[in-house]
Amino acid sequence: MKGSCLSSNSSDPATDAEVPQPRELNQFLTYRVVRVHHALNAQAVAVLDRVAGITLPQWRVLAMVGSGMATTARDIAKKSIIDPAMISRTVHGLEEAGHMTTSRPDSDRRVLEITLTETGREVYERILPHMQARQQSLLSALEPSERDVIYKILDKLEVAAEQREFSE
Amino acid sequence: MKGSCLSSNSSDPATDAEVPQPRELNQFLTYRVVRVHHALNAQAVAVLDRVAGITLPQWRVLAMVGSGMATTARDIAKKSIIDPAMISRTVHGLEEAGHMTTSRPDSDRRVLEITLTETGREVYERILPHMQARQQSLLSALEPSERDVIYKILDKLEVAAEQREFSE
DNA sequence: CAAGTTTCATTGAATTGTCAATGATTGAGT
DNA sequence: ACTCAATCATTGACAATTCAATGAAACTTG
Repeated sequence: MKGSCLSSNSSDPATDAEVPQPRELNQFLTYRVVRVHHALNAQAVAVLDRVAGITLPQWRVLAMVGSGMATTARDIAKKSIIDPAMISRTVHGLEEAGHMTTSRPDSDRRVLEITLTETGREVYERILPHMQARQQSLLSALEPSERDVIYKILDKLEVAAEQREFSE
Repeated sequence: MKGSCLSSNSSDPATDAEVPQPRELNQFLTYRVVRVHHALNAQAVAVLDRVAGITLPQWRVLAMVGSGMATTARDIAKKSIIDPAMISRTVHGLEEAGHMTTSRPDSDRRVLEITLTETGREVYERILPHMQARQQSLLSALEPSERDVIYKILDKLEVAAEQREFSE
């Protein structure tokens, strides 16, 4: 139903010989990325809601701390692309939910150190296997050769997206 | 600078032998897609602002109409993933900006028919080559073999993202 | 130490994205 | 024609995202 309708409707086969421009939305790489991002987000939201009644931003923050990849708000901001404003609000939400506690370490009173509570870790560890299974599910939808190349492609696209001007 | 820092910090090297799980954020496919989406969005916003002082949602709607892919609000909703609410508000914004006019056709008074004004088409045709050049720029960052496979991969990921449960 | 700069978290504000509810219109079936 | 369901756009409400401004703390340099 969501399937792939690859219809090559070349309306004027003469004029676009020089630069083959997409005449269909599906051919726009950026639009395709938007759609995949859209679908992946919806999937994550559905899983998180079903498994733990947690939001996606909350999971992102919880995962950073639960996995040990970050122990402070500063860390989360540096190692992910979550906006500091979102981090601040989400951490407070998770704190009110009883999933984490915060403190200002004496070594540097500016930084917000984050510690998971018992239930916070419990929630993290309940969600984690689902997300790992999801990752497996997504990867297993690809051919082995595709799995090898997808990360490289995403890397290159991310670098190319830094470009702001395009000489013809 | 944006590069890939591969630090293998395996805290407990014994317990995760069974399922090789990513211990680094970069290894999460979904996070990578989020980052690429993030970068592409920023790029589009920058180009649109510089070239035409238009917002991304506005360009999305304008492009649907300007390219002839849609002539009504209903069309835009059906052929893209833009929410009807966003379409409605964006169309009104573009109307106030003098880029399009709307009407209710007698054949069906529910649908909102959209027509570009002179300046609306002008703006569309001024932006279009930049976006086409951008698409070329992004694609040319990939190897030919990668160009061949990226659409297939995105297709499969989008389909796989419909899955809501994962049997272990 | 004192002044200026940087870092960090927070807050406010504006935009974007999403969902539910509404109202108007159309279509289908009786 | 009448009723009921479906379609379409709009609106309101809310979450998520982004950016600018603020203030506190730490750092730097004279």
